[in-house]
Amino acid sequence: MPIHNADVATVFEEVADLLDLQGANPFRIRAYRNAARTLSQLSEPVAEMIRDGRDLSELPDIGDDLAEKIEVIVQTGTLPLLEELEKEVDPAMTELMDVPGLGPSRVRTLHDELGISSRAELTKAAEEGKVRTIKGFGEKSEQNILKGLKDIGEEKRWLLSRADPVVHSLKAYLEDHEAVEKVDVAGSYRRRKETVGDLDLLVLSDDGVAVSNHFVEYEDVVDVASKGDTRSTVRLRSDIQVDLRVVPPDSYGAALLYFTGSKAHNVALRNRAVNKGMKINEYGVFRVNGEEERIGGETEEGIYGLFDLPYIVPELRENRGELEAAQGGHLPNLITLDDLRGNLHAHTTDSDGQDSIQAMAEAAKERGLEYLAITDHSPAVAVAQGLDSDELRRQMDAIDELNEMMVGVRVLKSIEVDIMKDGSLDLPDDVLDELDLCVCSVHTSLGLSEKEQTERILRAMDNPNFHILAHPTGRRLNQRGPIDVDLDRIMEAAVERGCFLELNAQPQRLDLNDVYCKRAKELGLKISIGADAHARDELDFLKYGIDQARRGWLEPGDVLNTMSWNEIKPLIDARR
DNA sequence: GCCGTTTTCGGCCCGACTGTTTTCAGTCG
Repeated sequence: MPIHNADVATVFEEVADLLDLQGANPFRIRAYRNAARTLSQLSEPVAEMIRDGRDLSELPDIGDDLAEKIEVIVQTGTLPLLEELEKEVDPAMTELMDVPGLGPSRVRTLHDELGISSRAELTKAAEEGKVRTIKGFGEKSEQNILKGLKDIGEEKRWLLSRADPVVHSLKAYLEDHEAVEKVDVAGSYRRRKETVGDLDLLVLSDDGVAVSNHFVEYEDVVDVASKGDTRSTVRLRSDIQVDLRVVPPDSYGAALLYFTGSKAHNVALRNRAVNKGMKINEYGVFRVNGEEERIGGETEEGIYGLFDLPYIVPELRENRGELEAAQGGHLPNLITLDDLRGNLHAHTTDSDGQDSIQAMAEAAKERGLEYLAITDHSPAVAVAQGLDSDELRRQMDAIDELNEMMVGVRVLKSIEVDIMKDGSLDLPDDVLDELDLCVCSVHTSLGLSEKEQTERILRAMDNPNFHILAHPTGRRLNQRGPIDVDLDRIMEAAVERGCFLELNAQPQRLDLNDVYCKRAKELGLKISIGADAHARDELDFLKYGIDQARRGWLEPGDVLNTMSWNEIKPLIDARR
């Protein structure tokens, strides 16, 4: 079984958790966590790097020791150190560290004093009032633990699309206050991550007390977790946590940078500061020789400038090479929504969409798109009333008629054809041949082994009517994980055969993810950003696709549908 | 355990807030 980067990262995270519980050297623990992060964000598979004889210790935060441990994990699937640690520390205890308010120290105390090593045991002890008897814990801690235990079961990250309306109304409410000069939403929201865990609001104001008071009085606030002059935290009725920071003008840029993150980006930037005899925190940038001298902090641009770096957009701030790229002057010229010239994934009332072909085409035209592929389902998706050959041919005729009538947008004849379990396509080749292009996807047999799933898709790709692989991993955020598939093999095969992969822009899919988008770019594989719209307004999902594409370093030239149809058509025909 | 254009040893980001203290440890981001 191939070992993926994520598998190695998981082993290192488990090691770090167990070392944490042992009270080991915190820097050693951090080293394992840093390495896990490097691995989970690395776009190239380490197994492949090992096979190619590459030196893993050249990766950031990987030294000789961890490079060797990675090789062991790739070869054996496990690590002797982890097995040792699991004998010394009850691994069940790690689940206690996820309880808000509990870190390794307090978990250890709970274990040593009350013999607690699971959430169930902790719940029981807290309910019986035993936790408050331990030194360092009190009644309040006990209540918070019970609350944390309750919340943890319901913890979900929010889709970006669900956070958007919440952000807009809260922002408007804050901006309405006279002491507020400016409001920015920082954090993963600003980095346009596919999901956000909480919202980080930054307010420019000289009156922190007034702003904080106004903030906690917002009508949707149901719980005030903390409240101070510069920082407050609340929970909204919709169960999202909002952190507010009030910042004066001269440190606004520093605060925006700091609270936008990512943490990894900030740490990397800070290390650069230290090496240059400077210090950077949320208040500004300081020169530290003898006494501190403030040298910047008003704007993000100014701060990057102090490190001789150009401005780095929030979407890239993940410490995945953006600082090095900025330094070398080769930051990507990221794609924007305006670069898209068409959309190659849309449904109509002919299958499970809500609008007619014409309505969808007009909506595409209104959004400035030059072409729109109609990709209704094939028969295998019975619940969606997928089209059989005859129905598809009738739809093709309707599209021909529409194209004669409509000006300014071209409707393409297409299909979202199912990839069957055996790797065949769900419609015969003679009808697929008549289409402008085919979008292919997996909707069934999601539970196949990685080998079976990969070979199934590769077999489908052998068909010359296979052009775009839609939502390649099938994941649904907060609902189900990706199918087991060797995407690296799929992507390499797609490059060889002249196929493309989709970045499905539905907010709950956003599939491919950012890391694989970057991998595709490195392989020279073009991505189609597809709205997968089931209604007119869902063409606006494209903006979420663009967000994800930018996080994946994609430039206009990396994306198929920044090309005109006349440029794309020969690429499709070359397969046939 | 990683890292280095002042270092191969001795650093490792750091400040706000809470709860339990009575000057601070732990957690969080």
